[in-house]
Amino acid sequence: MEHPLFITNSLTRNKEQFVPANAPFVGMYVCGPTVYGPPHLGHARPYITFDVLFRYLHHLGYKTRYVRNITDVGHLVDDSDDGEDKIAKKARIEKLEPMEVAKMYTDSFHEAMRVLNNLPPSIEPSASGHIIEQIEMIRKIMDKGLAYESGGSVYFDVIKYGEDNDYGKLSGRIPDELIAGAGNERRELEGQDEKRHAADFALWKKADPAHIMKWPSPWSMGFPGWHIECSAMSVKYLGDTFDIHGGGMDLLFPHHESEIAQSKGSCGKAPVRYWMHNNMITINGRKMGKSLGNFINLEEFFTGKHKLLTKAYSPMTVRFYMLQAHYRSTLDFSNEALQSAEKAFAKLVNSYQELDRLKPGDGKESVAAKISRACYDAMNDDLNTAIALSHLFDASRHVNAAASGERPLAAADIEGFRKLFDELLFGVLGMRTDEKTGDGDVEGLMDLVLSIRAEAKARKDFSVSDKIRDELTRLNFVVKDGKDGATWSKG
RNA sequence: GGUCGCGUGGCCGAGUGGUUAGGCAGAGGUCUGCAAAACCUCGUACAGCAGUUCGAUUCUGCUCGCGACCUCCA
Repeated sequence: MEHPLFITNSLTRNKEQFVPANAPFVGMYVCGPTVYGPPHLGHARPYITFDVLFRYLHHLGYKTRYVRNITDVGHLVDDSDDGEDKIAKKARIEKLEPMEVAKMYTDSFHEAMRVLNNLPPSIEPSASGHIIEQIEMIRKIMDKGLAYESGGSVYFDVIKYGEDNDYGKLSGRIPDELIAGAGNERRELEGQDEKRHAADFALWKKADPAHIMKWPSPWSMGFPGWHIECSAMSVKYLGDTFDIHGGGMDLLFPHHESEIAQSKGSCGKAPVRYWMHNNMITINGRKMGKSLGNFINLEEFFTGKHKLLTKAYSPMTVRFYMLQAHYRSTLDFSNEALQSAEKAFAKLVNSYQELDRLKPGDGKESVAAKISRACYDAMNDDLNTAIALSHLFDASRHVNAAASGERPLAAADIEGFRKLFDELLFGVLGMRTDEKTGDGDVEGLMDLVLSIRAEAKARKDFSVSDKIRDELTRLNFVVKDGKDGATWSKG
C-alpha cells in the first residue's frame, strides 16, 4: 500500500497524493443515474472511470466501500412549481406507475453495467428509500439556521451559508455573481419569489395535487430537492467525511457545490477529501444531446442500430476506447476511432494468447518487470490508462517477437507478462475477452481438422489446405500458419 | 455576459522546456506455396502572432477557432 497514487482533486485543481483518512479503508461515492430513460453512452464514461479506480484501489490493497445511488425520485423537468418530475412524466407518457419506470430503467442500467464489465458497487441506495434520512438532514440544516421554509417548500440559504463558508469553491463561483448572472436575459423562474435569493436552492419541494411522487414531511406533502439525496446517503453509508466523491464534470455546479453546502450546513464538516470529475463525451466533435440528433443509447452501440453507426461495437470496444484516453479529457466518438480501438484490443488479446504457446529462451532480461513498472507508474499518475495501455502494447510487441522466433523471452519474462496482463488489463482495467466456446468438443474437432490440413500441406496439396482454411474462415474461425504449425481463433 | 478548459502528424489520442508516446490507417522490407498474422524500417505533428530563454509543442501575452458549465443532464 506504499504506492504513491496521485489523483487530480477538483477542489484544489492539483494532483495530490491519495492518502485515505482511515487506511486500509476507503470510502468512495459516485453519483448514479436518474432512471427515467435507457442508459446511454454518457453513462459509460464515469462508471467505467470509477470502476477502474475501484478496481485499482482494491489492487493496491485498500478495502473500499463504493456507494453509488439510483435516483428514482425524478428531478423536476423545469424549475417551476408546476414542473413535472422526469420519472413521473415518463410514467404518464408510458402509462406506467412511476416505480415501474424506475424499475425498468434500473434493470437496463444494471445490464449495461454488467456487459461493460463494471463491478457492482458495494452499496446501491435508492433516493426513494431514503426519504427519512433526507428529511432528517434538512431538519438539521434548518436547525443551524441555514435553510428556511417558504410556502411548504424548504430552501437552502446560500447567502447566509456563504458568510462563514466558501460556497462556490469547488466550481469557482461567487454567490453574488450568481445573482447577476442569473438575471441575464434568461429566465423568469416561477417559485423564485419563494426564495430569498436567486442562488438559493430547494431542499424540499411542496407537491401540487397532480404530482404523483410525493411523501409526507414536516413542511408539506412533497418531494426532496435535487441535491439532498446524495448528501444524505453518502453521510449514512460513508460518514460525515469520506475519501473520494466522483461524477461527471457537468455535476460540478450546482450539484456537487450544493452537496458540500448541505453536508457542511448540517454537520459542520466538509464531506469529501478528494473530488474527482470525468470529462464529457462528444460524438463527431459535437456534444451528445437529444436535440442534436446524435444521442446514442448503449443498446444501440451494441447492436449497431443507429443511423450514425456503421456497425455494432461490443461493450469491450467501448470500454477499451475510453481507456485509451485520460478520464479528464473530452473524448470524441466516431466510427473510425471505435474501429481502431476494436483492432487495438484484439491485438493485445492475441498477444496474451500467444503467451501460452511461447517456449522460453535462455535470456534473463527483465523486460517484463520494467514494462510492468512503467504501467503502474502511469496508473499512479492520476489513472493515466492511456499511458498504461501504451506500455502494454510495448509488452505485446515483445511477446509477438518471441512468438515469431525473433527474440525469445526468458521464462521469468513470460510469467511477468502473463501476470501483467492478468492483473492490469483484465484485472484493474476490467477488460475481458469474449466468452470462448469453452467447448472441449470444438477444440478436439479443430485439432483434427488442422492436422488433416497439415497433412495436405505436407503433400503440397494446397487446394485442399486452402479449402479448409477458407471454409473455416467462412465459419468465423481464423487460421494462422506459424513456425510450429497452425493456430486458430474465433474471429 | 461570467467561470473553466481545449486546439498535437490522414484519423483517434498521450505527454514534455532540449532526447520514443501509443493505437488505427499508409509506404517499404523479412517470413510464407499463397494468404493472414507477426517482426524490422519510415512520416519529423504540436492553431496563428509576439515575448521570456542558449533552446518552446511544452512558460507568458494577444488573436482566431472549438467546447463545457452558469438550467435537468454522465
